[in-house]
Amino acid sequence: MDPIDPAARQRRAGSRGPARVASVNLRDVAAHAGVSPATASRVFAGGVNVHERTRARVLAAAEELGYVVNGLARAMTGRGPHTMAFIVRAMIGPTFASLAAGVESVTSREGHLLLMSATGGDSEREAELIATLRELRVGAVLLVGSTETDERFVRRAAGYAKDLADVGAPLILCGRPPLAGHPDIASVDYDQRTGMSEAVEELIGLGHRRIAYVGEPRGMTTSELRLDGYGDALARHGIPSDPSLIRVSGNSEEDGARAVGELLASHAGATAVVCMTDNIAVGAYRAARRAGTRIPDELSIVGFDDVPIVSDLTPGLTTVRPPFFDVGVRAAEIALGHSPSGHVLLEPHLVRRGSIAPPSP
Amino acid sequence: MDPIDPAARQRRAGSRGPARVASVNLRDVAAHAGVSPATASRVFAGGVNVHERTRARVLAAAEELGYVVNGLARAMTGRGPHTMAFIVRAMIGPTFASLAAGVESVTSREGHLLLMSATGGDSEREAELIATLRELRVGAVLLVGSTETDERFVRRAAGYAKDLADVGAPLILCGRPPLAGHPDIASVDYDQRTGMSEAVEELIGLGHRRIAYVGEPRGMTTSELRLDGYGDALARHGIPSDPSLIRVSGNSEEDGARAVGELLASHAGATAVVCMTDNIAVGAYRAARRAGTRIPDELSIVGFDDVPIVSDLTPGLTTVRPPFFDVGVRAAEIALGHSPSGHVLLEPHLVRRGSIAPPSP
DNA sequence: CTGAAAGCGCTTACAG
DNA sequence: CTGAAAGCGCTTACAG
Repeated sequence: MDPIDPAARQRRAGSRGPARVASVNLRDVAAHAGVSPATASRVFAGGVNVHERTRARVLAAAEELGYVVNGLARAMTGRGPHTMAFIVRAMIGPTFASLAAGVESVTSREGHLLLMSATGGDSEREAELIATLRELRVGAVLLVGSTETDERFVRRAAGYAKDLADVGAPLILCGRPPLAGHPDIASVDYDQRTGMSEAVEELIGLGHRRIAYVGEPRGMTTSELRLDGYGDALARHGIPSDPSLIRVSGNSEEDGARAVGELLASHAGATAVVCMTDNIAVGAYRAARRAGTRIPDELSIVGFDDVPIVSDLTPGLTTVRPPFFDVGVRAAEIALGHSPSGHVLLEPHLVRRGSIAPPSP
Repeated sequence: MDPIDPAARQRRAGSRGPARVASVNLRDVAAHAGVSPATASRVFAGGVNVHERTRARVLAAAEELGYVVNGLARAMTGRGPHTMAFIVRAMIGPTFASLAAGVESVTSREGHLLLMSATGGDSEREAELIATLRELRVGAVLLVGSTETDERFVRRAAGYAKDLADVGAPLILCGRPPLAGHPDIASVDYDQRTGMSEAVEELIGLGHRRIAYVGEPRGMTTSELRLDGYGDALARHGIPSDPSLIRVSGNSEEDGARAVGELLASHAGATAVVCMTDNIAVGAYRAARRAGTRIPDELSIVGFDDVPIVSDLTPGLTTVRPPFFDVGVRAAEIALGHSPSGHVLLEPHLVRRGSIAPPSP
């Protein structure tokens, strides 16, 4: 193609890569306005040091030719909006939505763009994503949600942080604690462990001693912290931990229903069940309903997350409400350099509803 | 600054615009490997037509210098990943999350990036966003969710479509019907009107004649389509529409509770209430509980959206389940040119649960 | 398979 | 206030 011929430049690019249609460029506009490209550039860049009449001529030329600044070229020289990336395992549920909304509220206020992707738990895809973001000179990366607790993940994440630092982008962990051995990597979390232990203390305060726990297996930050919080409360009150009261479950409602159903059938004598998530707690309601067990008279139930509508279950679910939106806000502020980097730990909040009561005698 | 001095290039850019740290460029790598920039470029671009030994040398040099391809520069020449933008009013609820997940499942599979933003219903912000996306040469824009039904919005959206077309990017409307008078603008929607009318028919089939409707006021596509669906069903069965049975409400649970509370207090004789959304339906449960009205014996309730957990209300909520995830998938496929542009209308699906029953005699 | 050269589109000291 | 020139970093015919 002849790159000088405007008609030739009009043609669309092939099917790969961004389309290239708006082919009128700064030089065209400058020529049409009878000024140099430098002057035209000044008009679009900031508008300083340009005579008002010149500026009007350039703007008119741009309008007439349908000129659209090429932000890619501009970004190359270090101008234009920052981009922040939000990486999550799966775009699921209110956790994702609230956290994303919190982040977005900051980026949009500052005129920046937000890139979102889900890894599906695939670490190869995760690594590719980080590589792409590096190449695109992303401004910051938020790695969101619970992650594996093993050494492999720590090494991987530390690698991401280093690679991103090479292009000047900070990595911020959200909704999970600081990375062991890497205090330099920022994190914004809510105190899941204390949140859970306070919920359990509430049950203990009501007189419960046979308190069951249903949740996902160890191996992820969230499952460990919440389970540990449960253990903390028992230990603090000298209540021995009874393995027959701890049930492993998936995080779906039906998984929860199955686990709690088995718990009830086992006659382990649980008077209360603490669920790692509201999802599982909803499953507990189902199991209780199926078994003819009354809530809260025969079984108290506690959840975690305060997802919408659990307040309208019968009875309303007592649960721990994490400040997801605020986690997003704080993380975004650190990412943009508005808050100092470091480790933020926000407080969750116990919401008391009808699903708990003293154990029946 | 002396652009030749590597130390000078090392320095970070100012606080505005993307950081510029990874200052080793293709030329540096080429020099270090003893080849021309052209050859080095070939190695990173596709790897074709490069001798295996040369290629290894270049890769080694890149590794050693910590080189990261500048995707911005590459994008300028039409290479690199596409970016798709997802614009929504607010990042709220499962609707947003499911639709986003559907879109993301496609973009990530194809190696593209997804940009998300919320307008907060502010049309100025919306316009700015489109302008920024144009400059960044976005590959496609998805405008998601219900919108105003007035002529002003039609003009605005048509303007966006035209502006985006100038840079080769299609605009796709998601979760709302085609834009009146602009059949060329693609849309992916689910049949809200029929979905609602089928739900009402279900109640009519059970013997209800005094069927109330609670929902947001006209003026938005979703509120109109759902209300029209309600009207369709009544009309089809010769049931006169009674204004005293139609209540305007906000979309929060508490708004719904208030509206349904007033309805019950008005003694308009409703035996069933159809809610524009599950949110409102949950409010209806609250109102019924407060008024001592039994569901479904004294009042049947129907919702729309099938958000999580409504199946676990007591009784489970009968509602219409829209295919949000699939709307996202189809829209993304059209955006990428994998599906022909046009108007897609998916079928929602009535989920029958315990909240409806024949009217008590 | 490889290199020199021109190009993508914009920006920015520098010198008026 | 304005322009010529060099630069950002990468790519791609063209000619070996």
